[in-house]
Parts: sequence; structure tokens; C-alpha cells
Amino acid sequence: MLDARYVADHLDEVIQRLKNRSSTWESQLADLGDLASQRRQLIGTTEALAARRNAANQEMSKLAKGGDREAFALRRDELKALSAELKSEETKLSAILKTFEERLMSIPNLPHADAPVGSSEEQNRVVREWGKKPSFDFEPKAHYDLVPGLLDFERASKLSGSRFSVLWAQASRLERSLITYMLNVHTEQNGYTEVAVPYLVRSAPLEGTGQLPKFEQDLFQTKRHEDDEEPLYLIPTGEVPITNLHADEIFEPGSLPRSYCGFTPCFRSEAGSYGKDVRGLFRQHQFDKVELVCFAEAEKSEEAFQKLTADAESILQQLGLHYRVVELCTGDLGFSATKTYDLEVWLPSQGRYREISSCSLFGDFQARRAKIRYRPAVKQKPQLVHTINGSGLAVGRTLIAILEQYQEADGSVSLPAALRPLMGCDEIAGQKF
RNA sequence: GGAGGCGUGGCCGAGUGGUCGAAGGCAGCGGUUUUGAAAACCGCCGUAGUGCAAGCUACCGGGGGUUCGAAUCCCUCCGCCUCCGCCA
Repeated sequence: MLDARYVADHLDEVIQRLKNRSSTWESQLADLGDLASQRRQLIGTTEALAARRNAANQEMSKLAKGGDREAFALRRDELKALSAELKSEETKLSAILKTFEERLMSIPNLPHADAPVGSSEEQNRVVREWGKKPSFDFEPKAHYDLVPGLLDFERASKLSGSRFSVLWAQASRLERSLITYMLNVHTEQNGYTEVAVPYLVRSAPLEGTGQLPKFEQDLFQTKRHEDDEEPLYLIPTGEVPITNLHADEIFEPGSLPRSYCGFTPCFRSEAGSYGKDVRGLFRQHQFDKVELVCFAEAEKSEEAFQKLTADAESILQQLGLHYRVVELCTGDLGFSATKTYDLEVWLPSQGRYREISSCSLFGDFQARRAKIRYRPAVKQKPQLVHTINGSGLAVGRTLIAILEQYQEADGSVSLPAALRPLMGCDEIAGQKF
């Protein structure tokens, strides 16, 4: 959420910056200035009435003790009118506050000044490339045609419908090894604290990180029974529970930055992605991810963002996977992000780079929603932390990249050296089950 | 699923209708004392909104109600705990 005061005082600037995301914001924000000034005015009148009532209450307290019943009754009847007036102003005010808050909750973060301006991924900026494109003296296959039998989409469909997968034997072990490997690297080399979190959450955490209220259609919701008042949601990313671990907390001086990593499955309805990436593991309703989350002081967040991105990259590098880093343009940024680097891994079968990690700087946007603050020094006022997160990495997509980049002509795959100890073998080949 | 209990400031814990944003204690911060430390003593010590400021306002799990006035009474929702049942 943006700062209400900032929006009220700099409405034109906010509109200008949001227009870089989408031209529609200009009209959507047109009435916001009016709402903001109504809010201020009502706060003023309501508080003045409340001050009068409070003063009168002290007087009443004395009258009650003094025992002058007649004066008390007289004054009491006068105060009824004041109370009624106050109540009516409070009702108006709370309606305005609610509307204002709802509007603010649906406004995305302001793009960072550095972010390339553009309306689609065409305008994303390539920041760097790492490694070399693997070359093949045969036609490289797609991951779903490699290690035949190990990736089982028919059985998955029987169980759960489309966009689910079953992994057999060495494919399942590869998934598990990747999770372990990533967590090991982040905890042992990159300085992260590992955390295991719930996969079902209430709505408040989803509001905290920005998935709700706007993107409910992307989520799976669970009901405990028909008239469940507060359904739980399956997390669409580990970012949600991990970032919200510190909701409503104030970090003490000296306790930042904090870097957490955690493995979670992720669940996405993929509403609106019909026809996209329909084959294979690339886009699933359920996938595994190792998430990186960092809480940093405001002045140090840019630096922390660069580090977190490099930490995610370290996995790709140690696995020897060719990739590039792109900075998303303003039109491609996610709702809560002010700046995002996507790590895109090379997929030989598609002849292009595909997203395997998305690392974002949120500034204080999520912290304001989730009320995550820190005290810069003893006795100082709390301020909002900056949050940063990224995939480190999406496990299924890493599995795809390994299969494709390390494939052999016969459809088998030789494993990157880093994974061999965990896998207990040097290569994997197809097998029917 | 059945029965009961509880939600107060960083923590513990008073407060059952009237200057209560809230006693007291612990922790923390500043000081006095001390060669230094501990102890003792004194002071400070929640968050937010609004205003140029002094200040004012709000917040005792959330929402609603009663009342001139609610942390205190009523309703409702949420969360947590204990016991029983079921269960990985």
C-alpha cells in the first residue's frame, strides 16, 4: 500500500508514475484527491466534537460526585445531542476511511525511477548473461520428451486434471535433491536462515504481501465446511507466509537485515493462462519453490536486493545452467514490486530464455500493509522495513532446465556434478511405470 | 464433534461504569553513587491519526450495542488454551 498522506499530497506525481504501468490509472485515480480532502475535513470535525465530549465527561464526573442530581440530569440531557452529533460524524468518517483504504489497497506500487518504461516484456532490459548456450549435435528435445516415463502427465490428469504432474523414481528424486541442494547453498553459503511454514493461510497475510484483495481469482481457496466464514487459501508462493512471519512486529535496532529461505509448494489457479505452456511441467497448478525473503532497513534495501538476486543466481551458476538477467519494464512489474529482476534460463527446445526466478524489491509497500517495522536506533520511532524476495529457485523449472541443457542424444540426461552426491548417480534415463 | 476457560503496553500483571493510555513488577534507556562492576536510588520508557505548533484524537483481540460517559455491561465474530472423542 502506498502512504495515504503521500498520495494525498502528491497525487499528480503518483498518477504520472502509475501511468507507466498502465494508462488506465489516470482515470481510476481521478476522484482520489477529493476523497483525501473529505477524509481530512471529517477527521478535523469529528475530533473537535470528541474533544468537547471528553471535556464534558470530566465535568459530569464531578457533578456525579457532587450529588447535585438536578444539575446532573439537566446537563445529561444537553449532552445527548452532542453525543448523537458525534456519532453521526463518526459514521460518516468511518465510511470515508473504509473507502479510502479500499482504494489504496488496490493501487499497485510505484515503479522505481530506474525501471525501464514500457508496456510489455518487449521493453524489458537485459542486464547480463551468464555461461554459454549449450550446443547439441542433434535436435534438442523438450523436457517432456526426455527421460521417457519419468514425467507422467496421464496419471496426474487422472488424479487431478490438467496442469498437474506425477514424477517417478529418479525424476522425483531429482526434485527432492534440488530442494535440498538449494536450501543447503542458501543456508551454508549465502547466509540465510531456513524456515518451514504453513501452506494454508488466512486472508490477512495475502493482503500483507499484495495478492488480495485484487487477485483472488489466481488463488485456490479451501473451505472447511459449507458456511465457512473465513476460508483458508493455498499459498501461491512462499513469499506470503515467510514475509508475513513478522507482520505487526517491530525489529529491534541492530537486528536487520534478516534473510530467510524456505521450501514450499505453491498453488496457482492459472486463471487466464489458457493455451499457454500447456505441455509439460512449465506451468502447473502446483509446483515447488525455494523462496528467499529479506527484511532490510530502508537505506540498505537496494544493496540487499542486489545480494538476494546474486544468491538466486548462485544456484544457476553452481548447476552450470546458462541464463540471463532481465530487468522488468514498468508495464511488466508485479502489483507490489517497485523493481524486479527476472532470471531467465535457456531452454534449448524452445530456443529462448524462460523465467526461473523473479527477484523483487518492494520498498515499504508490503511492510505498510503487513505492519512490519524496525527501530533504527534505541528511542527512535519505528519505521517501515523494506522487503525483498525472490525464487531461489522455482524447482520444477530448474528440473526442466537441467533435463534440457544436460540432455544426451538418446534422451537420457547427465547430471550436473553438484547434484550427483544427492542423486546417488551421474545420469538418469527413462523408465516406464 | 462435546465441555469449559482465556485474550490489557516488549514481557508479567492490576483494574468490573466517571480525569484510565491504563497501578505495580520485569526488561530497556539516561543519571547519581563506585577504582571498575554489581546492588541501591532518581528520572525516562506504547503505537498511530491530525495540526505550522502547543495540542487534540484514537487504540485494553475485531465489529456492533447500551449509556451523558465503556478496558469495565450486553451481542457477535476471531484467535488461543485445557479436558473428552476422532485422527497422521
